[in-house]
Amino acid sequence: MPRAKLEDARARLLAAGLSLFARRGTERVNSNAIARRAGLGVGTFYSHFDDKHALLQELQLRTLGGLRAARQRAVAAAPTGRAEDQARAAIEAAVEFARAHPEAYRVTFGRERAAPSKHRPIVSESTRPTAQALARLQAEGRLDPALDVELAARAWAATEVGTLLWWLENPTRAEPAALVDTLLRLHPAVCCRIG
Amino acid sequence: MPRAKLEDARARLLAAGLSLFARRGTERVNSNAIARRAGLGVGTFYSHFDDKHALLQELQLRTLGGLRAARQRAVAAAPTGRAEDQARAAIEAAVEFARAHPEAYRVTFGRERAAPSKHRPIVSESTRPTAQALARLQAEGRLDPALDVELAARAWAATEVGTLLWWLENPTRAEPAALVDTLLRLHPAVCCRIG
Amino acid sequence: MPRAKLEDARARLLAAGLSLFARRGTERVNSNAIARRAGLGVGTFYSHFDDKHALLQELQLRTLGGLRAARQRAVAAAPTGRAEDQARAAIEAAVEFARAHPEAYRVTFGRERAAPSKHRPIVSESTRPTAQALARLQAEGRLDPALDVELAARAWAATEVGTLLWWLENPTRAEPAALVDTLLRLHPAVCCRIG
Amino acid sequence: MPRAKLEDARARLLAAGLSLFARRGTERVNSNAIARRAGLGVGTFYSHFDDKHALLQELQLRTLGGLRAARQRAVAAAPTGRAEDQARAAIEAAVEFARAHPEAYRVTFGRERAAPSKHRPIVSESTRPTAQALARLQAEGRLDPALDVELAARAWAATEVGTLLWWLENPTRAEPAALVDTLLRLHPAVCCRIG
DNA sequence: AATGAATGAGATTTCATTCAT
DNA sequence: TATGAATGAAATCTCATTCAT
Repeated sequence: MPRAKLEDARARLLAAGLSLFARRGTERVNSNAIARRAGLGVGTFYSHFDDKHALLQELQLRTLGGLRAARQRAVAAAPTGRAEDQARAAIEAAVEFARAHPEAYRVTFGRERAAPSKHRPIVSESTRPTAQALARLQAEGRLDPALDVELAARAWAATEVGTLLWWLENPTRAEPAALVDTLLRLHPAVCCRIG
Repeated sequence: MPRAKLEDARARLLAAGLSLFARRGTERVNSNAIARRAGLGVGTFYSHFDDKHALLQELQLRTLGGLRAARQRAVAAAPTGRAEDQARAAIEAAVEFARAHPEAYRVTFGRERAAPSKHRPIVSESTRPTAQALARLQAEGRLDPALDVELAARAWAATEVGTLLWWLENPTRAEPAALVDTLLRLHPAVCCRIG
Repeated sequence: MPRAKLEDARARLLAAGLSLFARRGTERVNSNAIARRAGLGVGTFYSHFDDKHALLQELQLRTLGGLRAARQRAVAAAPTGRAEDQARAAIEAAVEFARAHPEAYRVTFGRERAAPSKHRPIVSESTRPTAQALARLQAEGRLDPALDVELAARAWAATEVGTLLWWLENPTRAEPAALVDTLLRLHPAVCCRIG
Repeated sequence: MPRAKLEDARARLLAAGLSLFARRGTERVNSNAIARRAGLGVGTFYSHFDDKHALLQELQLRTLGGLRAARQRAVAAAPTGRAEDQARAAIEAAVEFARAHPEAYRVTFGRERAAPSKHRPIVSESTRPTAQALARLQAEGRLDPALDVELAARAWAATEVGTLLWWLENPTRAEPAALVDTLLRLHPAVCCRIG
């Protein structure tokens, strides 16, 4: 059996899972339904994934990876190294990513997540880069020194994700550009800067 | 059966549910386990709640109500009517509430939520009051007029909840007072004010 | 629900399991079939037994217990304390037990046993009593001192069980009395005695 | 494909099956696992054996054949034609065979056997030769005439097999020579002889 | 109202077997 | 022949819900 066919089955399962998870919610989907929608047999599901949560996890890890990469590309291409420009670039990348992959974004970050199966922890974005950037600003005396940067980074992650999830449910509520503007104002690197 | 006993059964079920939901996550708990832990028969569960999600929803509604009441009391008792003082009071109330009722807070706002059963939507805190307060500030020319206040209110809700959930997982990460300070700096009414 | 009903369900499941295990062999029976034959729902099976092997194990433990009790009664009622009389009594009890409960005997000792499920070891009769009796005879100088009594006891257990299983497959091969006579001649306490 | 390669595949499958059956028990092994461990494709398994039970059966038939041959050689080489010497030779051969091929012995005679699949009966050693030898002794007036020789032969088979299986699990329990001595004392031709 | 044994639909998971390459 | 991805029937097991007491 050619490699292409094999990869195809896996990809079909991932796509079917994404679509069903996004549509029905993570708990109202079963492995049989995923396989059927992928046009494959039940057993095929289990030769590619240990269980439903493994597929979900892969979906989430891929999404996280894609978002991180998009963000890094955007930040690297930012017009200047100024914190505000970098923050704007990162936010624009996230907004664009959510717009382009709404199902993946919802399935990965949505409020209704998979119960953490005993052996498969919830997947989360790292807040490390944001914390480090904030710490740098603080060291340069450009950010409120009273701010707990790790906490602020964590808070920012919640801000961005929570806002984008809401936006995806009400996409007409705001234009992407306005969304970016408002979010930027709330970014710790912007709203807590000094001088 | 005296009224006291009746209420007692309901209260026991709620307490048992809270404890189990918090411990095992919302999806790994079943109605039989809740009844058993409450020291009651399975059937009794169903004479008090339609199903597991009804109990969970009641738990969440109570928590939401308690938090809202605590916040309103705190805001009413704020030293001044200044936006910053009010925001601080609201944040202090939330931190204190989360500290005092960690299980209820996690079960109500936690990332791992019940799948929205067909007939029982996810319960959420209203962002209306925050939006109105921000709008008032804007009208008074004290807040960045470019801010989309509804969006900012929604973002703030995510910020506060996300940060408190993270804190509850390891309360030694920050002192409540420091938590309040940092959160306050990120509150739209504070970080986006003018002048 | 009265206790009688509950015990009844358990007893029905055990009887159904015994009958099916004996008829089809331990591995060609599933929990659904046992429940159905017991006239009960699938779920009922699992509220009484962890799994199919737990039922089988209980069947085997009961059989072992019944056989041991019968043997002890018979030995206690033996006409004299002479080794030969005791051995005869024990053999008679075993033959009678196998004749009276052929299904249970086959299911408990049969060659086609349940694979030892990871957590449920194969159940075996203890060879301790036989070994002790042989040791006593040896100490009294009435048994070949070169005999390894533990080994001989183990060998005897295999002899008795193997012979009875073969007999049960076609009981016309021998009269119970002849069976007892022949087995007795092969019992270590009889065939290895001195003087 | 050269003949050597072909035979090689079959031999690899048999070796893999033996190892897995011995390790995990007959029911916890599947054809795919055997093929994988043999370093061959699943399909290859089915071009050599009808199914898992066919492989197991071949393993058992080979073992039975090997044991019978070893026994016949040993008996033929016995120092004298005396029943005791012949019995000793046969026992020595069996002990040596079990010691040399513990996995094959366990898989062939072990208590945990494959369920007899509908079309593949359990394989067993023939008790014919022993029965005939005992009958001869009886005819010569050298063996207890009350002994049912067929039954005794069957009993002896169980004795030998049961003891050796136990010994394989506790090989330090007895030296081969002591094992032979004890078993010999329990052999019907020895323990039931007259004069 | 309270009880808890019983239920069975449905989810999960395994594995012998097939078949296109 | 050899391969191994794919298959789906069948087994295992869970749990929300009912109902006789």
